[in-house]
Amino acid sequence: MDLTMPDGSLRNFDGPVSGADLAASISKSLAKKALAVKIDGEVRDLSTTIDRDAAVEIVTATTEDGLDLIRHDAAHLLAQAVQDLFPGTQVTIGPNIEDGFFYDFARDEPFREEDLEKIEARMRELVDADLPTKKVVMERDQAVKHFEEIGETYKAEIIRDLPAGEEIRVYYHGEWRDLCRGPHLPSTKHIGKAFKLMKLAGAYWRGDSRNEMLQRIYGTAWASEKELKAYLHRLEEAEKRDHRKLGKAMDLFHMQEEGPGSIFWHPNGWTLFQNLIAYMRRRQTAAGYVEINTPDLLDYSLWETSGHAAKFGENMYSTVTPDERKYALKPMNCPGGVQVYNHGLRSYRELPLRMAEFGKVHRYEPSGALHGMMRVRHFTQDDAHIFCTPEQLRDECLKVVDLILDIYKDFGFEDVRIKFSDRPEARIGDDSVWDKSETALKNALEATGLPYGVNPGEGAFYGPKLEFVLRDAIGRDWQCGTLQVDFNLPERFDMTYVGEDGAKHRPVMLHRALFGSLERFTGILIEHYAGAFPLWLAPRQVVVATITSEADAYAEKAADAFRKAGLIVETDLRNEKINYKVREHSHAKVPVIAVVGKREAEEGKVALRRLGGKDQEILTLADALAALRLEATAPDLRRVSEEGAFSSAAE
RNA sequence: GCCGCUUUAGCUCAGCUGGUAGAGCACAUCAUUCGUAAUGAUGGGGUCGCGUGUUCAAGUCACGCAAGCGGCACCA
Repeated sequence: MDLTMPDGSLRNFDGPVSGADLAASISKSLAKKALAVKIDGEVRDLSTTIDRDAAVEIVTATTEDGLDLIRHDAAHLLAQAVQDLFPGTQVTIGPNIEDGFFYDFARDEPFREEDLEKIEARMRELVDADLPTKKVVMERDQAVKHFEEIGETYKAEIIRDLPAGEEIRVYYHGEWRDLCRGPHLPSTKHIGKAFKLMKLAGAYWRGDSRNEMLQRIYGTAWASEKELKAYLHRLEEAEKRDHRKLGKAMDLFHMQEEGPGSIFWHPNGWTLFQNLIAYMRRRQTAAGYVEINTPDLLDYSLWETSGHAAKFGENMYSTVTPDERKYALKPMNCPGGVQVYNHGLRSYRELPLRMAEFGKVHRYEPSGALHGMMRVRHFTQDDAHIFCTPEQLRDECLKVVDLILDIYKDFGFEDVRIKFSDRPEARIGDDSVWDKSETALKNALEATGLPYGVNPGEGAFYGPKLEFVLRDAIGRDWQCGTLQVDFNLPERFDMTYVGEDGAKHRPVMLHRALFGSLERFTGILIEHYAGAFPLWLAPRQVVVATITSEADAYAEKAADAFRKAGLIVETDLRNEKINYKVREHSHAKVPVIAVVGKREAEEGKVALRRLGGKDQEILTLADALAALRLEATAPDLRRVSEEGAFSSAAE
C-alpha cells in the first residue's frame, strides 16, 4: 500500500495503518503534534485506519484544517462544561464560524454574563483532564431512543431528520458524548487553552422564528495564546472605528428616541453625504444616466399593483388622508420611476433608458434590525432603473457591474464580494420568466469573469439579483450595491415601447443601486477610513491654527486664500497652546492642520501637518494651495484633468 | 418581532446592603502669548430614560413601556 505525502514522496506500508501510526513513522515530534489525518482531501480522526493507496497529510494546529478541529472541539468542550455546571440543559448544535464557534443550548433559565467565566474555567479543567476521544457508530433507532432517554430531544430530532444511509456517529470525550459527524481531536488536551467565551445571544432553533429560542454562547479559539491575543487586539482596534463612536466624535450625526432608526445629520455629516451624492451624480451622468425625482407619498394602489403591498405591507408607512384616500410613503422608488417611463409613448430608439433617482425611502424595519446608520428606517438610495430591450440586457448588466466596481475602487474597496441570488419561494411571475431573467443575469455575471457566491432563494420577489457586499470594521457584512433583473413589473405596470416594426413590445427593467443606501455607505466609509477621510470627502478639510496672537491677521489671510481655492477651512485663533490645538483637531480627524506662527507670518508660509503624521511640511502659501487643491479634487475629476478633456471625450 | 444586557451632566463613566447625586473631559470667566497630541484657577450645569407600585423614604427594590447595545429572525 502506497501513501502519497504532501511533498509528493511515497511511503510504503505492508498493511493498514492508522493516522497516528503514520505520523509516528515519520517523526516523534509529528506524532506529538498530530491532530488528525487528511485522506484524499478529507479530514478524518487520527485513529482512522488507512487501508488503500491514498494521498495523505498529517493535520497539525498550524494548518487551517487543524484550527477548524480545535474550534469544533472547543465547541464540544463548551457544551460539556455547560452540562457539567448546569444539569438539565439540552445541547443542540455547535458549529464553527469565522474566528471561532458557538453552541446553542436549551435551558429555561437564562445564562448570565458571570456564568461565562465559570464555564470557561470548567473548560480549562477539562482540557487538563485530557479526556480521550472515542467514536461510536449507532443504529438510527437506537440512537433516537438513547438521546430521548437521556432527555436530549433536540438531538433525537436531528437524528430523525438525518438522510437515510447517513452514518450516525456519537463522539465521547471521556464520559460526555455528543452526536456529531466529526472528525475530532484525539483528546481534550489538544484543544489547548487559547480560547475565550465572547458573548451570550438568543437564536432560534433551526434558524426559524416560528421555533423556540435557544441560548447561544459564542467563543473564539486559536492555535496559540499569541494568536488569541492578536485577535482580541484586532477587535479592540475595530471597535475604535465604529461609525457610531466616530459619528459622535466627529460631530457627523446623531439619533434620538423620538426618531428610532432615523438620522439627524449635523453639518459635518451632511457635507460628507452631499459629497457622495455629487460624486455619484457625476459618475452616473458620465455613464449615460438621466436623473429624475418622484413623490415620496403616492397612492397605495401603486404598491398593490407592484406586489409590494402584499409582501411588505406590514413594513410600509401608510396614511389615510381626510379625503379618505390611502397613501404610502414610498418604501422603494420603482413605481415612481415606472410612472415617468409610462408617461407618454416610448420608442425603441430611446432604449436603453437609464433613469436615476436619489430617492428617500421609508421602511418600517423590525425594531431588532436597526443598527446605527447601517440599518435605518429612512434612507436614501442612489437608485436607478434601466429600461431596455431583451437584447440589450446582458450588456447593460455588464456596464452596471463595471461601474459599481470602478466606483468602489475610488473608495479603496478592492475585495468586494459578489453574490448571485436566485428565485425565492414567495415570488411573482411564471417560472419561465424566472428562467429567462436568471439566465440573463448569470450570463452577464459570468462574462465579467469575477468570482462570486450563490445565495439560493434569496432573490427579490420580482427577480433575481446580484448583491455587492462590503465588510464593516467589526467584520459584519453589509449589502451595498445591488443589480436586479425584472421581467415582472413591466408586465404588471403594462409598460411598452414601440419597436422598429411599429408594434408594441415589453421592455425589461433593471433595478440597480451602487452605494445602495447612502446612509449605510456613509457608515461603511467612516469605518473603512477610521474617520480619516481623504481630503476630497472630508467635511472639514483644513484648520489654520495660530501659535501666538501675533499671527492672527496672517492666519485670517491664509484661511481666506484656502477658502477662495474651494477648500473648507476654519481658523483656530484661541488663546491656547499649539499642542492643545493639534491634539484637539487630531481627535476630530481634521485632515490638515496649517500651523502659523510668527515665522510663517513673516515668510508668507504655512506649516502643514497631516492627520496621523508627526511631520510638518513648510510650504509657501501658493504651494500649499496648489497641493491641497489637487488633493481635494474628487478622483473622477482628477482623472479628467490628468487625462485632459480631449482624450476622455474621445473614449 | 424574539432572547439577553444597558439607560445617571453635552461626552465618558463612579454611585456598596434604599436615607433626596459625584469625577474627568467639554462649556463660561480670568490669568497665561507658550513652535506641533492636554497651562492654571474659578464657575455654571442633572425632575438619575418614561410611567406605575412597594416604602416614613426610591438613582438604588418590583412591574410595565420606550430607546440603545449583542445576537437571532427579517431586509423590496
